Amino acid sequence: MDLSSIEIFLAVASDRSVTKAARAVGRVPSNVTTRIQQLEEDLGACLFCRDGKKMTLTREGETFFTYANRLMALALEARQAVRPLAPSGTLRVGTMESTAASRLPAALTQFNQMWPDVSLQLTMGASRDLARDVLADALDCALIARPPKTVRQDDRDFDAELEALAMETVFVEDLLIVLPSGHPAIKSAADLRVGALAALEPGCTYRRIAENWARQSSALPTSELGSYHAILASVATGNTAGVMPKSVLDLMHWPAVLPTHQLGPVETLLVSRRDNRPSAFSAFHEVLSATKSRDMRLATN
Amino acid sequence: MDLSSIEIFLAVASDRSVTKAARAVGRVPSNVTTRIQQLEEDLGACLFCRDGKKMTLTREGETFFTYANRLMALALEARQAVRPLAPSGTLRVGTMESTAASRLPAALTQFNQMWPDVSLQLTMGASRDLARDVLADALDCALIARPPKTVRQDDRDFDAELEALAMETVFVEDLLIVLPSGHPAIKSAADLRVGALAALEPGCTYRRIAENWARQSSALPTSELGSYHAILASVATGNTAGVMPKSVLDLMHWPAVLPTHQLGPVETLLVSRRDNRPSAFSAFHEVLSATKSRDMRLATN
DNA sequence: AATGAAAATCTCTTTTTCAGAATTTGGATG
DNA sequence: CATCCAAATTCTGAAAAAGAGATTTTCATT
Repeated sequence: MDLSSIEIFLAVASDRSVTKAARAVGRVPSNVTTRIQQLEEDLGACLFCRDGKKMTLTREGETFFTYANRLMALALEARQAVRPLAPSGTLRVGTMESTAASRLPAALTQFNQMWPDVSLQLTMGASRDLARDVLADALDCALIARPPKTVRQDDRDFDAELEALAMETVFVEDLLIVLPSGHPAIKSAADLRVGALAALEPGCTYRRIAENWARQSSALPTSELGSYHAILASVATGNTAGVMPKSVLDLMHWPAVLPTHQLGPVETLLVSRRDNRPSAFSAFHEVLSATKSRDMRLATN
Repeated sequence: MDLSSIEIFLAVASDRSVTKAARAVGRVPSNVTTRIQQLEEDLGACLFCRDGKKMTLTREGETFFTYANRLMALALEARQAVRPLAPSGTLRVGTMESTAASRLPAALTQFNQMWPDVSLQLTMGASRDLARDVLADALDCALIARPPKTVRQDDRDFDAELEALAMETVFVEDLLIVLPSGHPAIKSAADLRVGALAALEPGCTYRRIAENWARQSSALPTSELGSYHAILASVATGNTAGVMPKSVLDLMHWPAVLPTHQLGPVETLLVSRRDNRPSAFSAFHEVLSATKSRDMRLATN
């Protein structure tokens, strides 16, 4: 039983899918399958019901799930407890809207409990701008979307800036096109029956990915909105298709279930300058990593 | 940070020596060194002070030590919690005197807390007899000393019986010759200034090892006693040399410190029949393994 | 029945772990 | 102060494990 198996187990348990879990933990599905089998072998118990293609927890799996969460929480706490110089002062964190909405609440709560003496300064912005701010030392670190090759080719400056930064994947998002309710399923942008794409600022990586995808087969204008709530409201009018990660859509429990189209997985990176990282940064980094695939409600060891 | 590193860390921390820890966890010292270095690297903190050849915990090491214990305890608890069929009924355990005295108290306490419904039936005896009882299904399992080659050659039946059993190393003992206080240090049995060796029954592996060692250079009679307390008392008379593992000597806080001679490490095996193992057996096995290198006083996660 | 997606299996490559030898270090002893 | 001894570390090659990718199987959906 090793902690990385437990992380994998938690991912499978919460996604109920080895494919998704594999993406979440940055591994290949065959590997996830194997690790789960090893874990079951080691514990001498069957953790998942494989009925059909769903992976649901067995009774024993449920039991182990709570222990797995406690183990991860305890490991994180141990890690933080041995930090030789206790973090303090201010940590300036930049983040995308989407991450702030979906992922940060749990992580920030945890971080505040552990390091009440660190004051976190949160700045919202587009990936493009956040990266520049980190490089200019206006931020200590930032959570941005990794731009795919197509975007990096369009914007060589951005690419160069990223090269100069230290980065690590902390989350993986499913980027979606959200369609008005009743809109037929689409294969490509050509099938869209809307007048515009609703997205955030121009520097937003998600927006760029969506625009790249859209201009392959249609010439759709982008209507710029200030928040994901605004985007969803705009979609509800029936005339636009929204761009947002699945995790954001999930937490906005919208009355009706909207048809969506997947644009594929996009990694969320934690970027920072290579040198001169404040002690609070590594603490923050660890908390984010631990939050990756874990249910924070169970975090009180 | 993986659980096997933590086990290694605990062994080094409690032995304050990588050589001893390596023996305790059944690995080679270079490996232990490497794993500790990896752990320190991973945590970004120095866990041990290497002043001279002592490995003492740093402040961070002390902190981590308590977390390491809690993590191991929690992992054990998780393991037990997912057992598909809860152990119950009676488990007949055979054990050597020495193991009963030094190692079992902690393990049995833990086991009782976890499985109050299992009634443990403890039988004391010599390794030779215990092995035979397990084979004859008079016991479910037994803790015996692994006889070295020399002993196995003397007793082919014993050897054959062991072959037929499933076995796993659970502890490693330092077998000692305990000399009367004031006795000069010895290199071999020829240096002994006593009239006899004090040991337990003839079937006792420790006794056989000592007798084999003694007859290489002298013709010492063995005086047979009923308990380790009796042996120590006999040593105190000045006329005998006692045979016992270091762990037993350590817990008998004798007023004076007695000179000792090391006969080398001897493994304690948990043996059982290969088939038909009751569900309580694996639970017991797990508890013993977890107890191996851990301080049970900290076991309440 | 055909299709498609997801999990499992298999195979090969890469990485990590481990053992054993060689080296270094520090303490003890003459 | 030199010598010896034991313990830790470093180094190197072999063995084991993890991981990726291709292939197969399985099961929902049409």
